Amino acid sequence: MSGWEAIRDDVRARIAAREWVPGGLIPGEEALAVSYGVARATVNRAMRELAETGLVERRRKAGTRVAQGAARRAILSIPVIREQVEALDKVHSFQILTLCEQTPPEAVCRAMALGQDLRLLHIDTLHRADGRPHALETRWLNVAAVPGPLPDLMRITVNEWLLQTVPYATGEIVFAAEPADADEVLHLECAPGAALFVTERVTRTNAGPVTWVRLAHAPGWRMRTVL
Amino acid sequence: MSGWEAIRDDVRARIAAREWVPGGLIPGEEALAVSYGVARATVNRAMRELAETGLVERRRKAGTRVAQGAARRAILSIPVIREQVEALDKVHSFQILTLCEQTPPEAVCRAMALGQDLRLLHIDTLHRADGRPHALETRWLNVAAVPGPLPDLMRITVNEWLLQTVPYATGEIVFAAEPADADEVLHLECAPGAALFVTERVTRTNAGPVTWVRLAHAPGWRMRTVL
DNA sequence: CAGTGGTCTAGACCACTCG
DNA sequence: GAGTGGTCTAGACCACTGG
Repeated sequence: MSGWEAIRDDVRARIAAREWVPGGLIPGEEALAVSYGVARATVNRAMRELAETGLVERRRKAGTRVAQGAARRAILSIPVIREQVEALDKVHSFQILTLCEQTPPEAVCRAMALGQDLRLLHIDTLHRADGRPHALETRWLNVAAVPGPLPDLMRITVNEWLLQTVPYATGEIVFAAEPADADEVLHLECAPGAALFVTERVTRTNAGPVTWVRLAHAPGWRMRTVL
Repeated sequence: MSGWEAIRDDVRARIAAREWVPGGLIPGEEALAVSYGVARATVNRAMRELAETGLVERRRKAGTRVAQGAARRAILSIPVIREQVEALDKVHSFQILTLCEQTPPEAVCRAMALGQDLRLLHIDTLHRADGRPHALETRWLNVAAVPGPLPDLMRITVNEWLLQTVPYATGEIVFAAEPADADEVLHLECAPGAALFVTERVTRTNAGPVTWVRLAHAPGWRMRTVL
């Protein structure tokens, strides 16, 4: 390997070898460019990469320093459930439990930043892996913020349809552990109060809040990521 | 705003406006550079950013396409517990429960990819927020992979010391929901079997595996991130 | 094999911010 | 004010890969 990746790796190695210590100053781009025999832009590309992962901190005039025990950043990939299941070499299937227009509970209204008296599409879906319960999805969909008609919900999950239809969206995700309630006991076939891994996600576009979705995973589910 | 960020935002907006649809082809860098009146490198900078967040997919010769329902990526910031607590406007304190050299359980050996008969430093710590239990930390530390002597463990948490001492490390994190066991009931002051948000992290350097740490958060803890 | 993105260069100007 | 990183340019060559 050569080029900016080689420089990035070399700087990483020299930090790991404590040639430059946390809080310490790393030579400027110009100096590094000379010592590596490349253009400054190439050094800049390498250092920017390291700054994005949080290993170094850069400030104009102040230079580049090795980060001091700051927060490490990890990239979290949030797959569609079908892919999540298929990654385990299992067959994904799903079953719609609820499909109606309703006024959502107050907590959902607040999370979506919507008025109290709005009616949203309420969709509950049970996802299965090889026929066994995998996750229970509770979704509130703001149809007004979505262009075009709804798809055939028997053939495609709302989530995948949204990803194809609303390409750019922002939002938040919350991860938590919650005890199984009666509904979850029934559909996920677990004990009452069992510890469930839960994710809650709000998605927005500039046309307004699109959807609020809660996923309760069957006991034992683990979310894994690399640093 | 102008420059590559303006181009990035404009492309985003045109995707959101469905001028380019998921799966569809976006004009090449050369064409965009002409139409925006900038150098190709500037367009490249903008498009690379969009590719990193997963909004578009780029392949040589094939060009750039709007991503089709691919996995969304989120950046997960993993703060030190002290900062996590202080972000809630609470005072962090901690208390070491266990500190001894032991042979770790088999599961830990496997996760760290270590032989079975090694002795590691075992440290259990209870973290408090405003005096109330916040998280129970179970840690196995491979002293051989860490340079220099251990710090005064009454003054600084192992985690913060490691971040300052071992600047560059790779590893994995697992997030899960688990029922509280007897120890956790005792120290976190929760009900038996309560749903706890648990993270398990393995950290490695080129000197070998450094540490395995499990954090069991008190009931109600939620991890939040933006998309 | 030809078209696209990936990278590099040498130079320039700018923006920020520390001292 | 001056030094550092941030960005941009115009041009070039390369690497990958689809047709």
